[in-house]
Amino acid sequence: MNSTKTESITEDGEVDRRREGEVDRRREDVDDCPECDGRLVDEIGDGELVCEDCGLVVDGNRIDYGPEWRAFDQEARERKTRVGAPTTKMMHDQGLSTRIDWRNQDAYGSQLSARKRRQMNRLRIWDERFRTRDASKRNLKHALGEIDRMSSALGIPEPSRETASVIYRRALEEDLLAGRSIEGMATAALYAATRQTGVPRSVDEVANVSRVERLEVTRTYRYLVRELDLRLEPPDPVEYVGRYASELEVSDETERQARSLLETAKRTGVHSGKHPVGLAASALYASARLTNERIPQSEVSAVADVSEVTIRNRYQELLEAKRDAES
DNA sequence: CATTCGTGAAGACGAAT
DNA sequence: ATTCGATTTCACGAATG
Repeated sequence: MNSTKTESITEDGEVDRRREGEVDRRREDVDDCPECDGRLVDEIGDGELVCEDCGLVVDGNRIDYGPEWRAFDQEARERKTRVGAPTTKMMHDQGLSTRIDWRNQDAYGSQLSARKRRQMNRLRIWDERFRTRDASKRNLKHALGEIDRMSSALGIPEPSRETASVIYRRALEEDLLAGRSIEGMATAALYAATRQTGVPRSVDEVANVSRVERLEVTRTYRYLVRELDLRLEPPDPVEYVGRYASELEVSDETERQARSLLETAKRTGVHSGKHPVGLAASALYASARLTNERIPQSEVSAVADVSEVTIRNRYQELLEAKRDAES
């Protein structure tokens, strides 16, 4: 256990330095019972601590609520030490189901026998397990429903939806949901999936059909990428061309020309750092102009949802890159 | 008249401290 | 948490056709 802690500390400085503090604090908690100063033991090895003297149950997941509970879980996963049903308490406030009280007293307030106390402890464990399982199920159902709804609204193909749900499930498994909205995570997962499957939608498009703000989508998305180690290339502008081309009803020749424009731009590197959607839109505009198929900037701008100014700036660059390539 | 072009100020964003 | 640099957007007026 301890050796792996040091390993992950050296790996990722900032995150794990804070975690070090967490672990230390936890150890203090372990030492003695807050009520009677008796010794706390982990009776059944699931992290739930019980005082030997008074029977007080100390929430074994307490450290999971700290800012770095994630690191804890990740490490646990790497070590494969986590077995059995998940005992995390996502949505711990949710639902009206019966909860088993933590006090070892009966309804009249008298103390329970040692035997009863053990029984109650076991019940608490199962109570917790069922509750979290139900919560996860509801959570997942809700999220998948959202993913489907948004996908339909955006005409996102089936494979991308599948990918989105896979990403969401992973997020759920790794407890990335705590403190975040289901809708936000579902939206972020969908956005990531469209990129991963090569049929990207812009953040704005996705946010438009989502129930959460754009800011939350991007924030959650970044978080998702970091925690799940998603390797996502910046979207290729070419991947937007087809969709916008058909929306603008340009000729095949214009669309082809637009793609070629983007290819030469990529070769010279003028594309990097620029908004891919803007590039795609500008390529279409420039291309239409080359084939004498005049489309107003205003129209391209409306379809792709980028400003006319950006189209102006980009399309000049694209033509320039083409000229350079030809000489 | 519609469309295009250029510009400075302002906002948004990611990266780095 | 703030700061910084690059990019995009907004608002406007001028030029072009």
